[in-house]
Amino acid sequence: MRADARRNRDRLLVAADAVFTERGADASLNDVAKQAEVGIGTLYRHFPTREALLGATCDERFLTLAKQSRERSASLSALEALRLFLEELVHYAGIYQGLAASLGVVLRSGTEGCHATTEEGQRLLQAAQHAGEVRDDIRLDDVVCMAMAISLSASQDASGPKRIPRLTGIFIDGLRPPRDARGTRHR
Amino acid sequence: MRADARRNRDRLLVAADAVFTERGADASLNDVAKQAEVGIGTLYRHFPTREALLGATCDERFLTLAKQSRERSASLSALEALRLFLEELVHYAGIYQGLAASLGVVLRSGTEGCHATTEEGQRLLQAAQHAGEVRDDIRLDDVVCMAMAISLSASQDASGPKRIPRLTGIFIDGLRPPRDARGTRHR
DNA sequence: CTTAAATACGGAGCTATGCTCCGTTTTTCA
DNA sequence: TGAAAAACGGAGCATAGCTCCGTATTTAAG
Repeated sequence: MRADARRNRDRLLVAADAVFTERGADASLNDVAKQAEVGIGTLYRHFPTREALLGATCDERFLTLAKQSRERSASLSALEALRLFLEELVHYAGIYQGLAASLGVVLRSGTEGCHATTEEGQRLLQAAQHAGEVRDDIRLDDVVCMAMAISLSASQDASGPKRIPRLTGIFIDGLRPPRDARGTRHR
Repeated sequence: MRADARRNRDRLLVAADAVFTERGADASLNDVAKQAEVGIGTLYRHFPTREALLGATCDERFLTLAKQSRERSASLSALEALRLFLEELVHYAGIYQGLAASLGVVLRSGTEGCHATTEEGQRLLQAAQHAGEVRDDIRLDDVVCMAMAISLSASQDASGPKRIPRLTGIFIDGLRPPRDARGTRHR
């Protein structure tokens, strides 16, 4: 990769993060290019779609998420580790206003961090299921869907952020095996 | 209301439903006006925002949802009634591609049907809480966000639609009071 | 049947954004 | 050092949102 290309890519990521933080994930990409002091053509050459740019700006963060989760999970119950993972996922889904709605797509954008986070989630889920703490029919998509719901809910009003831990707990609780020997509802 | 105004309003609603059905909730409003054979100014005079138009086109449907829910809930447990309500809400969030993302705003658009659906949701939630089948700290907003998340998640991959009933069940299950009240497993 | 006020209509036009395309510039390396 | 390869920049076209105001239609009073 040519030196100027690398430099511009980095500038774009910094600018994109700033602009998305200030104006949300739907902000104008022209503004991003302007803030990076780069032509709009350069932006599109590096990041063909908005999701690609979003995925790239979140890449480091998702790498961190995965790494920290891996480190702490050794000393926690499988369910508690999954709960913390979900809570962090909700947190990252709220980094940019409007990011939550496309969390699923972004996580599939293929960057290293997104991949690491997906892997880690898969690992935690399977561990919890193996320990009998989560029902066998739950899939990672379901957990991601929960993160979306919680993040959306939290972004609706001012008191939202405070409710995140509580909502997270509630949903995780819903993943546990049926309390009656014979399942109560959904099979 | 002047006769021509009423006529144009009706034409707009018919056209909007057709266009949104074909091209999703983000379709061009110019197209809607064109299909209704009405000036774009007329569209905006009747419906100042996209959400207002969406709310109006969904009005009848939401009226139906509320009515049917009211009718059947008498013969169901409070939790089961709430579960069916959520499942229907997810269904209606999917009638136009992309509607789910603004479901919360649309429900607050003030039309009769949106109001009726909101009321019905509130009623079901309170009933379930009064019966001790749902935690007291859950709000209708949380349920609406679940619908949004489930619908969004379902529309993001091919296997989505099949997962709707299961996801609905999982989320509703999470709303039940903690089992800690009667002997828990851990934590 | 006027006729004037009230109401509604229409669409030109301005702004904003997405995205492409290609002439110019910078970098690389033999 | 010089030419090929790579990257840059931003003009420019397409599309959409939304406003504004001159014109047309409806209503109802006389």
